[in-house]
Amino acid sequence: MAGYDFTAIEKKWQDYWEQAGTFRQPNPGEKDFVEAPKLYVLDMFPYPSGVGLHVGHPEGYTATDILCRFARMNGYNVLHPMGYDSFGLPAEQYAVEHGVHPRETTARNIANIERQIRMFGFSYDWSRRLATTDPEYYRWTQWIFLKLYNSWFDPEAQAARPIADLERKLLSGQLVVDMNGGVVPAVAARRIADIDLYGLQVGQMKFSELESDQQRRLLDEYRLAYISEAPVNWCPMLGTVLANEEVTNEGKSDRGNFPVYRRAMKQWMLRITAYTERLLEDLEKVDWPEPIKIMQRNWIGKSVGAEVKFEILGSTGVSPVSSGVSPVTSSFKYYCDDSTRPFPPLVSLSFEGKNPYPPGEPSSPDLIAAARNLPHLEIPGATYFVTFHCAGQEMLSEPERDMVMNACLHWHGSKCCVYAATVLDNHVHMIVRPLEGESMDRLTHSIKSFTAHEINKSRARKGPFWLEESFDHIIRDERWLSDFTKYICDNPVKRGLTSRADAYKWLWINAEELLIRDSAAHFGHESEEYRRDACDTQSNRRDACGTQESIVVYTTRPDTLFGATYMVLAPEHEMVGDLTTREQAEAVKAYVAAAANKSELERTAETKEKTGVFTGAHAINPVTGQPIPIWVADYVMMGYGTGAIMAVPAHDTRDFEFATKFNLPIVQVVQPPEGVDWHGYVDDGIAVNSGPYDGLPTAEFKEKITADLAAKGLGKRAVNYKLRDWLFSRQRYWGEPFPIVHCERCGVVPLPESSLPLTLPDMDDFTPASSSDPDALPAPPLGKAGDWVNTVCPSCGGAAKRELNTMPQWAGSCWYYLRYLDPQNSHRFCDEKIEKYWMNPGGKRHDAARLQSPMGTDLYVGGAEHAVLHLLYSRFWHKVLFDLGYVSTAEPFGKLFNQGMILGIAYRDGRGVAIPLESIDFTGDKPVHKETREPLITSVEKMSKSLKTSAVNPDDVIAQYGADTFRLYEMFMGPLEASKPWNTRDVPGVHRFLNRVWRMIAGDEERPAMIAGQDNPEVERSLNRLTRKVGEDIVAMKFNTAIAAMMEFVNTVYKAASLSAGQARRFLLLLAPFAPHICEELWRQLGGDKSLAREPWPQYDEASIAEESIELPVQVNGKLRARVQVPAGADEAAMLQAAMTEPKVAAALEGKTLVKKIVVPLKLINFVVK
RNA sequence: GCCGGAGUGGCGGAAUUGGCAGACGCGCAGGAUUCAAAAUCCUGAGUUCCUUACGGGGCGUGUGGGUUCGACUCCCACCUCCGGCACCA
Repeated sequence: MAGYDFTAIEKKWQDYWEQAGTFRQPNPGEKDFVEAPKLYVLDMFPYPSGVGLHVGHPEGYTATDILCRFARMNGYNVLHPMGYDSFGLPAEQYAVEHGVHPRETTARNIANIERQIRMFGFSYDWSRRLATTDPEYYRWTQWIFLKLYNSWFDPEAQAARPIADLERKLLSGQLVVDMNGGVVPAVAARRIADIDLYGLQVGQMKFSELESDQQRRLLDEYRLAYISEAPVNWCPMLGTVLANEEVTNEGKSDRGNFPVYRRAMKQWMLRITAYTERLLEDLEKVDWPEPIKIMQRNWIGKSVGAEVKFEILGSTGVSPVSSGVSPVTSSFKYYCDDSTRPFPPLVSLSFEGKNPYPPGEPSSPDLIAAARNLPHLEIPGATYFVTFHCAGQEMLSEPERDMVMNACLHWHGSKCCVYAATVLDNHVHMIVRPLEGESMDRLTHSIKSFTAHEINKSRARKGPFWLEESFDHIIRDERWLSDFTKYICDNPVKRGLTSRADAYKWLWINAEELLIRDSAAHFGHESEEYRRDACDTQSNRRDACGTQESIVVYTTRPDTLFGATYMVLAPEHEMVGDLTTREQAEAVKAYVAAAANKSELERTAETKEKTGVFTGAHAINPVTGQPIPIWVADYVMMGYGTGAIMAVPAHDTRDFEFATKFNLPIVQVVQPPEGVDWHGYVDDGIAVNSGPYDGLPTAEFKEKITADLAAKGLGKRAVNYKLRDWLFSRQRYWGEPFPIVHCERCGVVPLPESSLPLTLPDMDDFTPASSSDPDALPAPPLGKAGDWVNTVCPSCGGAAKRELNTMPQWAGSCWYYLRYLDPQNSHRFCDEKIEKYWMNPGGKRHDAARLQSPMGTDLYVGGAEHAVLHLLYSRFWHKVLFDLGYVSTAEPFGKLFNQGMILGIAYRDGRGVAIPLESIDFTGDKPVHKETREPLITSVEKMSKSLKTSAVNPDDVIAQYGADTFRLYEMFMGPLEASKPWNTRDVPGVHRFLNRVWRMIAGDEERPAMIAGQDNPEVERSLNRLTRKVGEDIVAMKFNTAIAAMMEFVNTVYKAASLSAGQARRFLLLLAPFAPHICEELWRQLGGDKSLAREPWPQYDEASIAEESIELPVQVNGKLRARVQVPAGADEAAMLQAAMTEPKVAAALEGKTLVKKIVVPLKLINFVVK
C-alpha cells in the first residue's frame, strides 16, 4: 500500500526520543526534577519467552502509553517503566532442551522482546528497566524474604511485626505458651484456684522456662516464612512441587501437563492466611473491576458457619444397645467374658458376646477409645481414672517415660492423692483422688502444667512437651481401691506398675467396670439440678482442654443439624485409625491407602461416583441424641474446615448422592417453598423435624442454634477460608536462591542482609531430577553445586549447608513496581522519599486528582489471567512491607484495568480443518474455499500456532504497516476490556486513515496539502467538539470511540478541503498519544522545532461547540414520524409549535385525540394519541 | 454445579446510561481518475413489502413475557457463547 514512509519516520523519531531523553522521568531530589502532580502508570511486565511478543502484549502497553502521553501533555510527571519477569520454569526447560545455560537464553530472549517493544515507540523511561534475574534485583527479593522470615503476624495489631517483638513479649511474660504450643496473652487468673504452682494460669508455661532450642522452635512456628511438612502438589516429572495455582483442574501441572500427586514434604511456606481478613477488607479501598474483586473474594473463600462437637460412641467393641436423650444420660450395657482378671469384678453386669479386650498388652488407642465412651462427671470425694496424652514432638524415650511417670506419681500433697500412674505409648494414665475442697477439674490442669514443667526442665534439644486431652473417670468404690492398693503393695515394683502389661490391664478393666456401676447408680437417683451442674462442668472442661473424645465438624448450615444422619471424615483425618473397629479395619485401611495413592487427576476424575467406607464407629447427634455412623470418604477434604463433616443428605447434594448410594437415612429438616421437592433441597426454607426450632426460617435458625450450642459447650460460631498458606519453594535451578543456611547446631539460619545477594552458582548440569514414579523424592538441582552448598553458619561459624530450593516465579513479580521507583539504589530496595512521592496522590494543580488514584500506582493494566495469583501475592507482600514501615500505602495498585484477550479468527471447513487465508474467497456473503467452493465456518478462538490463520506476529504487521497503524488498530478494535478477534483484513482501514491524515497536512505527488491561510469555521466547530471528546475518552479509556471521532473529523476536513496550520497542529496534538511517530513528523513539518511530547494539551471553546439550531425528532405514540429544525434556544411552546405544524406529524394527528405531550427539551417530542 | 461477562447488519463494533438503533472502520456495490490495475477521491446500502419512479408502510438489538408515553438500555423466566472456580461442607 502506497502512502507515507512510516519506516523511516518511526525509526527517526524513536532515535530522537532516545537521544533527547524525551521520556526520562527524574525522581524527586534529582537536579532536573520539576515539581508537578505525579502519575504512575504500570504495565504488567512480560515474561521473555523464546516466542517473543504476542499481539496481546502491545494492546495493554499501547493503552497505558496513550494515557501517559496524554498526562505529560497535561503537565504531569509520568512514571512509565518496563522490565522483565525473567526467572521461571519455561526458561529453564528451554535451556535444558537446547543445552544452553538459562542465563544465556534469558539474555537472548530479553534482547529480542525489548527490540520488539521498542518498535512500538512506547514512551517508557528505559533508564528504569529491570530484570528479576539480575542479582542486583533479586538481592532485594531475598531481602524481602528475610523480612518475611524475621516477622510474625501479631493478632493484637492485626499486622506483621518483627519476630524480635514476639520474643521480647514472651520473655517479659506478656505472652505465655499454652498447652497446645500456642502463644497467648497472659491474662490475670480470676480465682486463686486457677493459678498453679508457678503463678501462671493453669495449663500455661513461661517462655523463659523453655530450653533455648525449644524457644527457637516455638518462634519458628510464628514466622511469616516457615518450613512446614504439609501435603503439597508433587510433580515427579518436573521434579518439583507446585503451588495449588499451578495445578490444572485435571490434576496436571500447568507447565507440561504432567501428573501431580499429593505428598507430605518439608517446604517453605508463606503465611498469607494471616492476612485473609485484610486482603478481603482492603479490596474496598481500591478501584478495580468488580469481577476481579469477586474472583479474589472467591479465592479467599470466606464462609461463616459453626463448629459443632459430636461425641463419639462405641469404637473398641463397646457399643450401646440403648441410648437416652443426651450423651450424658445415656445408659450402657457392656459385655465381657474376660476371665483373666486378677481380681473378681465387684459388680455384676450382664455380659454378652465376645471379649472386647483380647489377651496381650492393650494399646493406648484402645484405652482412649474406650475412655471416650464413658461419661465425665464431677462427683465430690470420688477417685478418678485419668488419661493424658503427651503432645511432644517425638515418642518419649524409655527414661523419659519413667520421668513422666515419676513426676505424676509424686504429684500430690496438699491437693490430691495419687494412687498409681503409668505411661504407655505416650499416654499417661493415673488414678487420683482430689482431697477435700479440690475439684478434679482444677486438678487435671495443675497436673498437666506441673508435669510438663518438670519434663521440659530436663529435656534437652527436643521439642516442647505438653500434656493435653484428659479423659477422667470416676472410681468410687473404696473396697476396690483397697484391693488395688494391696495389689500395688504386693507388687515387687511398688507403685510404679512397671510390669505394665498385667498391672495395666487389670487396672483398666476394673476401673471401667466400677465406673459403669457408679454412673448407673448415680443417674438412677440424681436430681435434674445435679445433672445440669454436671453438664456445665463437662463443657467447661472441654473448652479448656481441647477434646479428642469428640469430632468437631465445620458447617455453614447449623440449622440442618437435626437432619445430620451420619458423619464423614477425610481419609487423612487423624482420628480415622483410632475410631475404626476391628471388623472394619481392613476395609478402612485399604480405602485410606488408595486415597493417598491417587493422583489429583484420579481423585477428580471420580467426581461422578462417590466412594467411602464405614469405620464401624458411631457418634451421637448432639441435638437428637441419636447415634449416627461415622464414614470415611474422599469427598471430604482434610484441607478445609476440620476435615470432618456432619452429613445432611436431605439438604446437601453431595451428602444426598452418598446417602443414596450407601443406603443411609435421609431426614428432611427444611421445608422448601410450595411445589419444590425437599430431597436434595439446599436453599433456605422453614425448619421442620427440628424439635423446638420447628417453624424458624433458615437464617434465624442458624443464629439461634449457634448460640444455643455455644451455651452448652457443644459448638461455636466459626469462620473458614479456602485460602491456604503459599507454598513458596521449588526444586528448580532458575529461581532466586533462599538466603538461608541449615546448620547442624543452630538449625535454620538466615543470612545477614549485608551478605546479599546470594547469587546462583554457575552450573553446567542444572537439569532437575525427573521421574515417573510418584514416590520419587525431590532432588533440587542446586544440590549438585557442592562448593556452593557447603558453607559456614553465619551464626556459629560451623559447617552448614545452603538451602537447596529456589523461590517460585511469583517472587520477583511481587514487588517489581517498587523497584522501578528507584532501580539503581544499592542501599535500599527503594528510597523512602521517592516511594512516598510516586505511591501517594498529590501535586500542586487543582485537577491533579483527575487521573490519580487514592493510593499506590495510579493505573495498572494487564490481562485478567493474573486476577488472583500475582495480584493476591503482591498485595500480601506489600502489606507486610507496609506493616514493617517500608512502604507508605496499604495497597500497591490503586486502579486496575484488565484488557480483554485478543483472539484469532479461524476459518474451518466441514471437517473442522483450519483453512489458510490465501485459500479463502471473501467476496461473497460467506467466506468459501477458493478451490472447493465449500462454505467455511468462521470461529473465534484463542490464538495458537496451530491455527494457521490466527497467529499474528507483531514484527510482520509493523513491517507492512508501521507501529502507528498497529497501535491504532489495536485501540480501534473495540473496548479495551473486551475480548475481540484480530482480523488482519481490518488493519488497512486504520492505515488508510493515517494516510489521509498525512495527505491532509503534507499532501502528496498528486494533491497539495489542505492547509489554508485561515481557520475554517466548520472545521473549527468540529475540532472543538473533537478536543472535548478525545480528552474525555482518554480519561475513560474509551480509545476506540476517540479514534472513530478523529476519523469523523478527518472526513469533515476532507469535505471542507481546508484547515489552517493552527487547526492542523491542534489536531496533531490530539492524535499524537495514539500515533506518535506520524504526528511528530507532521508537527515538525508545520514548524515545530522540538518534540510535541510536552506541548500543552489543546483547550476547547465550549461556546463554539454549541449548534445554532438542532434537529428534533418527533414521535407519535413512540414511533418516529419526522424531524424538525428548531433554534438551539427554543422554548417548549416553540418546539411543540414546530412539531405540530410539520406536515407528516399533522397527518398522523389528524382525527385523533391528543392524550399527552411529552417534551424532552432539545432531545425529543412524543405525542400520545388515541 | 457455582460465580462472573457477553449476545446489535455479511464482519469488528457505536448509542450522551430510558429518548433518532446501526456512529466509525472492514467487506460489498456503483461512479470518478487510469490504456488497465493498484492507490486515491466521491456515492450507496439493516431487512422486508408496496411503488415504473418520487416516495411510503411493516419488521428489526439471542428467545418469551412485563414495566413505561417511549426499552439495546430497567424487571422476570429461558437459550447460547466466553472466562473463572470446582466434592470448599
